[in-house]
Amino acid sequence: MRNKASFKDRVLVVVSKIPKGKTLTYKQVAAMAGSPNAYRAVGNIMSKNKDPKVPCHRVIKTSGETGGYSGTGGRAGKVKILKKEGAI
DNA sequence: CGTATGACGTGCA
DNA sequence: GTGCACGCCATAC
Repeated sequence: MRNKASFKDRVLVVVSKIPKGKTLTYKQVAAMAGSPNAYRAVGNIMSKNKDPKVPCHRVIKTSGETGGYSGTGGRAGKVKILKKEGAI
């Protein structure tokens, strides 16, 4: 189905498909979205992400760091969640 | 349409 | 091991 889903929507879908206890890197998500070099846009979209159904906290940097997070506790809260999920 | 912004990545000193 | 600078793409205004 050729939805008009833009890169933004596509990324949101990919991230929402991440299973619990699993983490993907911005580059991985961008690659799954169709643009392996758009990891920049991925982070940008996440920050603007208005879909609470998208576990953006499961998206981390390629370095293995948590990166950023616009949620409760910021990066600290993100790590806390990942630990709870078992991703760490 | 053009500009500015951003939760990144990589290389080099 | 740390810090700085550049480059990349897409979105929003």
